Amino acid sequence: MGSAGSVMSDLRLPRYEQLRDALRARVTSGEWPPGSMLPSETDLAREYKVALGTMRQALSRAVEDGLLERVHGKGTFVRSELQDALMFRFFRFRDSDAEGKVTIPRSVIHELREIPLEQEAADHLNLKKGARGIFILRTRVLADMPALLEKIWLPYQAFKRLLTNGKDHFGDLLYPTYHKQCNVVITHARENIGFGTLSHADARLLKKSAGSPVAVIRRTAFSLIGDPVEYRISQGDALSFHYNVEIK
Amino acid sequence: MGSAGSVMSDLRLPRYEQLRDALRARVTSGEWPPGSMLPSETDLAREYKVALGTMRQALSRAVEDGLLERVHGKGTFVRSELQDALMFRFFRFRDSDAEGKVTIPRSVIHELREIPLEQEAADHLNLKKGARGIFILRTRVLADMPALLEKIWLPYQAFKRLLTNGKDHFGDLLYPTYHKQCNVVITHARENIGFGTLSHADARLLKKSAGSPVAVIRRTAFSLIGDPVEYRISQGDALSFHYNVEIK
DNA sequence: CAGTGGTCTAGACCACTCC
DNA sequence: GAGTGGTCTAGACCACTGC
Repeated sequence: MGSAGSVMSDLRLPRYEQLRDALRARVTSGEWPPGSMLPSETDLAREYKVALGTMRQALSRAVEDGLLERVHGKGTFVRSELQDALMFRFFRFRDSDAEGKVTIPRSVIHELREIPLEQEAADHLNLKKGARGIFILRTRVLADMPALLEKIWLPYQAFKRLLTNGKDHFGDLLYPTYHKQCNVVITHARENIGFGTLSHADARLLKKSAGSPVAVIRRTAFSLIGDPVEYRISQGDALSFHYNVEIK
Repeated sequence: MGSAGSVMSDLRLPRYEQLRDALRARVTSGEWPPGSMLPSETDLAREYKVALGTMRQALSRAVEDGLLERVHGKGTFVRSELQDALMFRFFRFRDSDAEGKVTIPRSVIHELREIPLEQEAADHLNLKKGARGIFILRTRVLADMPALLEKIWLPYQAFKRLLTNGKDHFGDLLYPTYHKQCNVVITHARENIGFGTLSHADARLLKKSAGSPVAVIRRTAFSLIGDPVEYRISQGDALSFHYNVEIK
């Protein structure tokens, strides 16, 4: 088809960078939906009229970006979305990790409404203060105990269907919900970890006392295109929190 | 010289993996000390009798491992050691970050002695409980205020010179000290972040009150060969702590 | 078995750094 | 200009997956 060379990105970039952009464009356009298989590397190389090695380098970069996955002998696939169940990996709660079973915590939504974005959320979403946004307040419940409190801000335009559909159309995981209802796929995120104490209002929702120490995770999540599309502040018991990192 | 193919690693591995091991061996042997420049990739390829592309892939892996650094137009270099001043990046203190100047905190050593390793430290150092170890207790001081409390465990054998030389031979940074006195180069580390409260003894050293909330960083540091050679628990004011991560 | 990605070769030419 | 790493080519052959 005419997809090869249709929209060429910056020609000063190395060929494999341009190819990587082209691949990303075809994923974001919906031509290759998440989970689907791409043509073989030889076919792609032929289509774009480059050597196999060059296409392989482009594919490798796309894998590093988190856009694609390659499986020897099977093929190259578009990565499915980021799991927000991942957040729970950071907390050690009595119930879950017993035998390595991944119990998905239940999600209880307390608020879902349109609001004008305050400064902090607007900054992280690349919008102006006061721009239309959607606010979600939810707790994540494990063994009938609220374990995590999450405040979430979204840009109005891309997510307005969440409001029209309402609370009942939410699953326990938000990212699949974004995908199904709003066609937004989250691929990566940036997190900031800090420490704080619970406000009175927040404490009530977590069934703890005000001033209790909590770990505070501020997350900005990005779509396939690289736009910030979600800002989230999560709070959970500080003593249950742990986080692992490799540094070099 | 006879270094090409001298000690061949597992022949079932791809050639570039074997090459990567060979390069690492030559770095750890001291043939190429930290900061020094390697022969050009063409020379290396010729020496090992492989194609340029194969050697390049080996070099790329070694860069990913954190062993080497490559600079376009200049050459390939052995990475210098990890900076343990890095720990301070996680804490926002009034004094330092004002204009992006990196003030190295002063190190005050309170204890330096041989001890039998307790379970936790022994586990992280791949040694048996009760094995001979060295214990260091120090605070790191910024603008005359103790900001960080660090407990450090080391295996006795590799680090015994620290004991004979004594406290006075320590610099403000430990990793250069390990390098100079014990010929141990730290290249990477694994960290676990959590929160806790100060014990009475620890509180006194940090000039805070017992029970104050602190961020607790447990770090295992590895030598060039990949052996764990240091286990460290650092504690600092929880409210000053912040940490950034990219996730995919 | 056919089809996929993974490894490897032996070249050419470009871009950067430093003298 | 000499020397370095970075990009790209056009092939060959190997290793894994699934029918």
